[in-house]
Amino acid sequence: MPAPPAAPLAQVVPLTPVDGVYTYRVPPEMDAEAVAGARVVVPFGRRTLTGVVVERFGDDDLDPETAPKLKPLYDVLDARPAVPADLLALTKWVADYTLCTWGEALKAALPSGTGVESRRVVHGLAPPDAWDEPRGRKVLRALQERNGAGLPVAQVAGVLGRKTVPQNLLRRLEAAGAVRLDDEVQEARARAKTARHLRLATPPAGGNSRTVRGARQTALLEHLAGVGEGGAVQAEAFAATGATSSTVKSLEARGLVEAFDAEVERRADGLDGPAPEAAPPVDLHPAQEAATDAIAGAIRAGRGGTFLLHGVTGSGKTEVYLRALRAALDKGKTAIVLVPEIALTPQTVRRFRAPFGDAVAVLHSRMSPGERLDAWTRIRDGRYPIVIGPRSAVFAPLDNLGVIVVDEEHEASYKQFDPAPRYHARDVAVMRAHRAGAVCVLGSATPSLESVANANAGKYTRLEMPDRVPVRGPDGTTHAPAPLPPVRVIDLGREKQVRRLKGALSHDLRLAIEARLGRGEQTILLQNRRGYAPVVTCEDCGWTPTCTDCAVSLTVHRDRYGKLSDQLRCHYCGLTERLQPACPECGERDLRLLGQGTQRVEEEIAEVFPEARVLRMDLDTTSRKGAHRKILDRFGRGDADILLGTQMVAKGLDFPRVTLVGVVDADTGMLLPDFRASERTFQLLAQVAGRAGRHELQGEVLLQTRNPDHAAIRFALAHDFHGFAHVEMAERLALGYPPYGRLVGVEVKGPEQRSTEALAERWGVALGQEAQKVAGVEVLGPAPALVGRVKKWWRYHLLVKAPRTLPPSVLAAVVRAVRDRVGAPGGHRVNLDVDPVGLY
DNA sequence: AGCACGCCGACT
DNA sequence: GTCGGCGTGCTC
Repeated sequence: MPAPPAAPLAQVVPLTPVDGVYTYRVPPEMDAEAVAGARVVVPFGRRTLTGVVVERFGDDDLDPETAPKLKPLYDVLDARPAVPADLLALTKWVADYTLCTWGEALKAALPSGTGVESRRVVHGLAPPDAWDEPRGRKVLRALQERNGAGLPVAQVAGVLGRKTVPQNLLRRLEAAGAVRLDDEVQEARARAKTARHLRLATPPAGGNSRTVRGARQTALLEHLAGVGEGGAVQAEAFAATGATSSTVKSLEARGLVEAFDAEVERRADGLDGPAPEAAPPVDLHPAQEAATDAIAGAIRAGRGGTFLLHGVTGSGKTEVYLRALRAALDKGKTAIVLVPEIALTPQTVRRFRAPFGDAVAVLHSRMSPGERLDAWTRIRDGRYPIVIGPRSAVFAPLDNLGVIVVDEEHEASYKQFDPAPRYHARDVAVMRAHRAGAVCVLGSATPSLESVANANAGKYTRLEMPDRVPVRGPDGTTHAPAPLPPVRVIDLGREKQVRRLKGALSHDLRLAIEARLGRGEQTILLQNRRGYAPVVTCEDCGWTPTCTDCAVSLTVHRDRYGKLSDQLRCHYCGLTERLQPACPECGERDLRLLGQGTQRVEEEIAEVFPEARVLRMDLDTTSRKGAHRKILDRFGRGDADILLGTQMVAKGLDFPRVTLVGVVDADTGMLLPDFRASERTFQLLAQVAGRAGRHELQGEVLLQTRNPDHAAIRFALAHDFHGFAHVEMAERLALGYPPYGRLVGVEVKGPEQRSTEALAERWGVALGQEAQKVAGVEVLGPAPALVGRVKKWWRYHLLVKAPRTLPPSVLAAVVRAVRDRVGAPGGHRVNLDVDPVGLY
């Protein structure tokens, strides 16, 4: 009999949007495993679900109120805690900061699809005609059609075409024995995978390897001798040696080889595979040297700190990251590298795997749940000291963290919106590093104004790399880089008057492209709008097609069959319909297509330069798995002259023969009613401009705009980040926007306009009342969202604004008070977004 | 977020 | 009277 546990109780946080920590009894046999950080299966109300143990304690200080309600843990899912202690604390911080539950934050830190959940399910036991009431027959018929598979209770409402579950009817059916109600437990979808392995028998029983006959048997034995006790996956051993199952059978019979099942790691193809060969070390440029010294010095000294690494495109930030990782590894510490999802390309991964090889684990969204689980488990077990991935990788279960790198820290994709937690991975990275005594490196050519402000305030150490560094060509020789490319503005307004511009490409841009075609150089064209034309309108009556479910006009998409098969698509809900050749209102056949999408620019290029080979890269051409990579590979091989696409062509690409970058319409997004519109435009222009002339060939950038005097354009022209930041900061200060103010966005949604608007009003009033209690807090709105209706749901926005000096917890308390008081009654939804990044 | 309960008006 | 909608409260 084992001694009863000293701490027989466990505090558990269920992985749901339910607030609070719940106490369970720990059965003695689970005592050793149900430690803080372990995932456990618990009964919760009528359901069974997965939670995380956050604390163990004894029953001496149990309050008598909860004591009688205690239930036991059903199961422990982890032999080793899934959530290390520092991540327990970090997720709690994330929950408090972003106004979600601890359970939601923990869920973000765990691989998806590995928990257990239950739901109420009805099983039919009697045929429909055994019941004489129509509604009961209908339910029984539906159950019969499912062949005993069972129907979730929540779906019974739908079967009868009503909104609520007919509890009464179900109870009567159950009492009569016509149905059975069950709590059906859904096991984890993703599990560890095992495969048959082979190894040499120890000690070799019976036979003796000298008696072995045949090349295959000998080859297999040699192979297995080389892999040691861990054995080899049978299928791989067969492939390597030509052995077959009969080879194994005869060796097994003689006791020379034994087979066993063991876990294998599923690996994502493309981004993974064997490590590339390490490139010889490069000499650091003085600015890189200084940055490396500062960062690596802090890592070696173990003193932590956040660094803002501001380096122009091509200044060699990645090399600095690699040195930082090296410093961490040399100290026996681990590291995380965050990259924007779109930049997580094979090219990027190769860069990190070259020097560190098999020490690098990659996490990314295109991995299957199984692959992700395998990578995650091995990271937790200490197999990989370096993790590279998108925002969720900030929660990678690494111990002993030395450094977190956030590449392109200004990228909006670091902010998660749905589902909660609405966290910013950069901010979580800074906090996680800080708590771990680790170093955080925020790198960008165009840092966010938030980070600039933190550097100005002395919270971050600023490191500047203002020059491009020498590059190594494919042949191994290094050469001086071209300077940052000159940027030229083409005023489309003037162009229209003077040269009667018809399409999307101005005379000068055409000339520039033509010159590249003539010299065999490459061009990148940015048109940040997909489809053919954003709007259609009837020449005669002004009719414009709009989405039935969303408050937006439909975009025209044209496929390779041309105009006759034109489609209308909603970019918010995906609705697709045929564009009819005549106006449905007045019958006019002259429909005008307004504006330019990537498809239309592609068509124009084909007309003007029929010989040019064009690759289009946008959401529509990259939705298939691997398509993104294929396009970039082709362009990189020189199999195309022009890469045309949306913002995805602006990020982190490095092609030596690109000497021209053209921005077809720099104004896209610039005039949106969002205080960050100008910052985003400047960042996009600076990033895309950085794609030109990165190697020895001098590059050139052409920006087409109707607003040549706009600050984003003017400073992008001069590659002047500091100038832009200065002007934009003044603007933010005047308006009290970040980084000089704190914001919480409130999004009120509902299926019906009046009630949604009314609820938004109630939130406005309640927020106003709460805001009065705290100096400096202001409420803006409610106002209809920019897109006032999406997928049939109406949307209203409010914005709570507070001075930077107000502690985030105080502002959070204001909003939380209103959530408790007003909430989201009657089928509405209210989303709270702390530090919003999107449109408000 | 589920899930169940209990209160209301609208029909047979 | 029941049924269906909806608001409310609870989950160790």
